[in-house]
Amino acid sequence: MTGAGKANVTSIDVARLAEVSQSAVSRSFTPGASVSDVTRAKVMDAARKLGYRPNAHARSLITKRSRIIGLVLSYMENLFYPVALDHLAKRLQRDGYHVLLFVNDTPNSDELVNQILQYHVDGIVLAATTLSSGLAQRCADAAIPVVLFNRVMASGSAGAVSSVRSDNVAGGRAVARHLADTGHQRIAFIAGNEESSTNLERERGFREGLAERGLRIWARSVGNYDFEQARGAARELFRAGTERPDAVFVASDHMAFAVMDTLRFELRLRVPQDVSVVGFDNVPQADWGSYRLTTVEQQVGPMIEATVGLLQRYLRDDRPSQSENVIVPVQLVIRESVRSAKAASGGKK
Amino acid sequence: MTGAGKANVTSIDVARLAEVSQSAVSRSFTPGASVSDVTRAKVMDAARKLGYRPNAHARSLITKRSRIIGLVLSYMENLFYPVALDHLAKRLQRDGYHVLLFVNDTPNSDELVNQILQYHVDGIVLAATTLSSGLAQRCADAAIPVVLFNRVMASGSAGAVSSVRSDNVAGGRAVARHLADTGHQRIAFIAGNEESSTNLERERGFREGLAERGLRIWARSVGNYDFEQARGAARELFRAGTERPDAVFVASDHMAFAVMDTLRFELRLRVPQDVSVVGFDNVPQADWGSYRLTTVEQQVGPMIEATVGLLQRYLRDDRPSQSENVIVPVQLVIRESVRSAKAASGGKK
DNA sequence: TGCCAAAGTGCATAGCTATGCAAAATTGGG
DNA sequence: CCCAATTTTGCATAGCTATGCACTTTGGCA
Repeated sequence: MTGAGKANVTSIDVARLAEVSQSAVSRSFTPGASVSDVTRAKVMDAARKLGYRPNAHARSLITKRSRIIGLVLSYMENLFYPVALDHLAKRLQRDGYHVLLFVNDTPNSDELVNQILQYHVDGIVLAATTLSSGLAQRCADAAIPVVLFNRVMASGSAGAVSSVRSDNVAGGRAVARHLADTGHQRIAFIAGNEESSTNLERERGFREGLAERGLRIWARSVGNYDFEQARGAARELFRAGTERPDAVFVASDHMAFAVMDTLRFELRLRVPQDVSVVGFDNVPQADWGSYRLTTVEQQVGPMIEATVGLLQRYLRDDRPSQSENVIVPVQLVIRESVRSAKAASGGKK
Repeated sequence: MTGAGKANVTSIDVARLAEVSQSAVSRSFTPGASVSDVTRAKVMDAARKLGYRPNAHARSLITKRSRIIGLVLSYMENLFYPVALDHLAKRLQRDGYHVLLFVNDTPNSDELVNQILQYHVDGIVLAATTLSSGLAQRCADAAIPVVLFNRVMASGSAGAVSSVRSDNVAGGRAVARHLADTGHQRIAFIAGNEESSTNLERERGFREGLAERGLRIWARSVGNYDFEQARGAARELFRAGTERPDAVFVASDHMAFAVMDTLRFELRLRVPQDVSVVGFDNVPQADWGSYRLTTVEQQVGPMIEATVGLLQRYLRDDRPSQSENVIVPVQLVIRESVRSAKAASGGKK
């Protein structure tokens, strides 16, 4: 007997049936508003009979809060992003927010932000995409808080854009120490996108860690966070006629899988006996039996928690406070893609 | 010099600066409206100076079109869904639509639909989730078109909900024929969620195909489309003391990877020499060197195209036409996880 | 019973844009 | 140069809800 209403039921219809004013209906649906229990009951009853739901557009028109968060993503193939998206959406739903998705094909996300602004989102999360400086300015003008997820602003910019990211430097350093301490000598690095902050930081930490142990990067190639390009990078590093690296640090798990497959099935090398491989992200697949990849874990849960925390602080204070950069700690997850110290073949002495 | 405007620039502000009426501003932003070129130029100029963007909420309040499509997803770990999501969002963006994401934790998606309806979405895509019957009714009442993606309605229901899915039956049949023709005798099946239409159809086709060749399912277990449960299912089928299957058809790639890993690294069986494995979906990982999984391809592109095609047809005719079920053809992708006919060990004679 | 504070209710309006309709401007043709 | 036809413009309103304000009701307390 429910939901027999016409297509568009309005609060006035409900008010009429419940024999109260439209205000009473509105207040009944506003948590914490001043309504008596009996009135609210009458309203809810009528609403159920008519199948009424408050119109989110009208509501946000007057509230100036859409309860929508815009999320910009670049690519889905690296499982890290779907997993993060999943966490984010669930977390926001708990607070009555929802995610409006924007996928950017083109390198410049400016046109995309124009589209986002039309929806008057309460906040923007930019993941896996770079932000033009003018765009940050425009968001600041519109007083929309922006959080960079897993990215950081290129350089000193005007707008107050915050960021949440892992401690990539520490992660890179931990990998370097681990590889050095397990007796590796010729350690290679396969970079992601060379301009991305993630790659820059991971590589910097890696170099620092190696330097601590009196080592440096033995060989280097670029995979651009792309599966196929990572295969090419592996071929390049291990081409015949040159002395081979005995370990490779790959800037993302997704590329690391490509590298392992190429090493094993194309170049006929054993991992970890002939070459050790380390990744970054700790996506679910890293734990799969075929890879058992030693990698650096990005803690998605805390990262998401920090992201919504920042957004909500912004929403509370209407004056967006200072830009804030949260760095989430990482952890080295040791599995079986790095040979252990005692098995070191070409070790010192 | 752009974007110096205050937080909320309205069409009236633009009208004032451009010295035209508010209507003129509105028409300038409405494709196909009646405005002279000179007026539109003045408006656009003023809009740029002020950083004006039409307010989507006000617009959809009067247009009764939000240009938002609600998408309901259950889990992200199976890469098929992120990939589909990516395609869908990109495709809709091209037409000026956007995706509002809903992740359903709870088994009852009813509360979720309440949330969706508040946003007055123009359409709903339900992927990887079951649909309560009352829910379909409510969507029909609200005159919101619903498309089931990769699912089909449980049984004869009231609302006109359409669906897009692969030809799961043909896919299952093709797998059966392929396994039979390559000389397998003891063929097992690992099911997904037993109530899901995908699983029912795949299994039915599989049984039919086996029957054609005078075979039937030798052993069966359930993995519920879950990685860990699929591992358990593999252990159950291959437990010691029983005669082992010589082939396993797994209802999804994602589970098939779990099965392969378990067979290889836990049970020390070789794939495909000791056991053949076939999956379903053809996610990117199926092509990776560690798996090289023979599987049935679900063509994401055509499926998405059909989905938006259905939605748009609904949006054009305001009277949602008949419910329509699109079935996209599938294709067996042969890689290296099935032993070839000549190598058949226990074949007849 | 009487009085005051507190709680509940209704009225009227704001929030921003699209659009029907009538008025004005433009165009084209003779 | 005038008139009819067409295009362009502005006015006024609708679309739906939240909320300040003033008013009414309730409840507590003496």
